[in-house]
Amino acid sequence: MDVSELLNGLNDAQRQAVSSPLGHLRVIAGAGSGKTRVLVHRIAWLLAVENSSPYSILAVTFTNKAAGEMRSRLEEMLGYALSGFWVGTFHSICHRMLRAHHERVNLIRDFQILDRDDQVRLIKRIMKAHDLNEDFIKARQAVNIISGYKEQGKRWADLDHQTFNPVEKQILFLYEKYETHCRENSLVDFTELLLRTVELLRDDELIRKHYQSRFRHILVDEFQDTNDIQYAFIRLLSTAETDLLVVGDDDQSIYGFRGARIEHILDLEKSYPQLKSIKLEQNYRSSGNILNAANAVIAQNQERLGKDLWTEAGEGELIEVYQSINEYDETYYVTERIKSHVESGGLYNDVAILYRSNAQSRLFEEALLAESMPYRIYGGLRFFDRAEVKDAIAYLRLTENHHDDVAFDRIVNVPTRGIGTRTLDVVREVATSQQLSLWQASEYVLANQLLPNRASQALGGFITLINSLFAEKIPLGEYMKIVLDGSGLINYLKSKKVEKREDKIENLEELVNAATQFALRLDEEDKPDAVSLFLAQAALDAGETQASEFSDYVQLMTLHSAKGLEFPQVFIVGLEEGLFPHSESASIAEQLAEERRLAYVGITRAEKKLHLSYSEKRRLYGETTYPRPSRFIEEIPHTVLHYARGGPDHLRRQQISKGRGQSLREQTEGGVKLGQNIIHPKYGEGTITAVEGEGERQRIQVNFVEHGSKWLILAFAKIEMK
DNA sequence: GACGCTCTCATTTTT
DNA sequence: TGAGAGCGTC
Repeated sequence: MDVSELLNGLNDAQRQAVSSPLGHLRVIAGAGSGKTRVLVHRIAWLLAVENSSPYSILAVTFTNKAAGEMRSRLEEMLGYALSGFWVGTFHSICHRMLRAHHERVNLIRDFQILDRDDQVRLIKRIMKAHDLNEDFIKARQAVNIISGYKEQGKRWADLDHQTFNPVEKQILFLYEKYETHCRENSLVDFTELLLRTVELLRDDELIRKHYQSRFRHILVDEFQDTNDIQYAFIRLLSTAETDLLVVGDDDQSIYGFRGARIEHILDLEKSYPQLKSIKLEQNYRSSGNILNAANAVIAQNQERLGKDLWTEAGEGELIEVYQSINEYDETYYVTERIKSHVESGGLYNDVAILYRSNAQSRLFEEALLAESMPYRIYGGLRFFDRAEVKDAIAYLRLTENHHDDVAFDRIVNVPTRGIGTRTLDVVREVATSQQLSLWQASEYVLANQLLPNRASQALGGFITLINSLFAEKIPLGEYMKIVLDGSGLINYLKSKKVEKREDKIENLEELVNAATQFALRLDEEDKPDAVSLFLAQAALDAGETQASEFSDYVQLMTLHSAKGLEFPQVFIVGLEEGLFPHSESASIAEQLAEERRLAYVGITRAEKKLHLSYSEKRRLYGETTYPRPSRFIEEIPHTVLHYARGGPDHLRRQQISKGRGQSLREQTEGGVKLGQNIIHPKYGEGTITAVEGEGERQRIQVNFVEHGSKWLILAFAKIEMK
């Protein structure tokens, strides 16, 4: 490959990063500054210029998507597929290491991975077995706290046990039971993958040295999101001789709540005194006004490495701000703007609606639906998280390992086969008292005839079923199909009036498909492990929520999930104190700083046009609130803003809302009637053809003489003057 | 085992 | 307000 090709088309800073001498390098990559490009070019540089072997390179990301993208962009650039090169998420890399050294860490080779849901179920079971209720602590909270300890590298034995606080006591108790259960059954949760690997590298000098000498080059993406245990992992793998490149943006650190520590990137030189640092500040995504807004907002934060984004593109359009009357009016504003965007030839696909919390999506969904605009909400359940898929996977798990209690618990009575709580209580009782797996306990219960006849039959039937599903040496796809047919899951769905049952059946068929595809992609040496590798992948990569990029729809998502994406038109909605910044975060300086970084992330998603909106009035948890506009709007220089409605001037705000609402309100006073004629300020004359909803949710369909049929939101008309 | 009632609770989430 | 969990009833 031609070396000049590696540097052509890069700016100075990017070029410096790509061609930097081997050593410890931190690249602070602002939003839209070509971060992935630098990573990919750097790896190509290592291969072509430094003559490094792919085998000596480790690239770590946070998501499977990012890992996949890195590999495919690299291979596209090189023109061939790389083997021996490790690129993956922290979790998948640790999984790989643990599998390779499973005996050393006391795991069976095909150890199972517990996801969040499995963990909660397990904790619930432990609580039940010990007659604990959720008064002190909810199972879900307990899981969070235990995971938090693990993220800090703290085992049960490392904790302070001198506590009289009943909540803490209970957590300690649960942690111990949970840890024991996982250890005895070779179960590993997400954090455990990291923790166990870190302990392995820490305690086993031989293995540590092996990886240290193998991975001469380590690259880490999104470094600002590393938590303590991930940081420890990188620290253990990299020595003074390692060529370490970390890429990240301290201003985009938005995952503090799940253990990410921004200090890892801020204070990296404390661990690596030779550290060099390069900033990428030229932005290739957004127009000048948008960058000005982003720079101004983030400048309010202390504790930054400090950078300012700039662009060679012009100022672009002003940022449009809309102060809505209420939350329905806000959706009206957004859909109207989208409508005109599309009418002037734009795509729905250009548009993203970003909000702070998921609950906000509902109203936008309703509005888009009413307007027949195509949309897609991100962040719903992923493929492998869907209940029916997890059920099917649980069959596979239990078939592979009869002592997988989590799987057993999940499907013993799915589809229903007459194994009720009473039967299970007996089984669990035996399992607890005799220290048996649920499977063994079932066998014991059956052998000793501890159950009434009918229950015995049902339980026996289940055991026989699972035994009969065990099949060796048939292709994974077919195996999956046998499991689905044999388990009766598909028939069960077909026979019932389950909601969205067509989708569910389709998902199960897709699962067979996924299994088949997975097996086809496996290397020859991995084929014997197809089932367990498939199970691992199902746990570690929950599958895309994203549909094909060829369809055209408005995209709705939280600000968090928008990170890394870009859109020509962005709406950030609900910019109100209490919502964004969220009330839970507003009073703690650190958390407020993180909210501000989130605003920065949101603003920098926009390429051409950014819309910001907030509402004068909003119903929240069943109560009417009159929030103040978000401080983040005030932090943006007024010169880049254009108020479509409202504004910093309160008087003006009132006048506009009065003027705008009155005509419709006057016309609809005393109730709305079908057939009634009205005059709309924008659409002119029309006749009401349908009325829907009540109060502020009331909507009318009007057939306009010149513009045809439209839905209007009547809340618009009901302005209460304060 | 399905249904309906009451109660509780309310960010952000990848692996 | 409204979603989801838990509980009691048929």
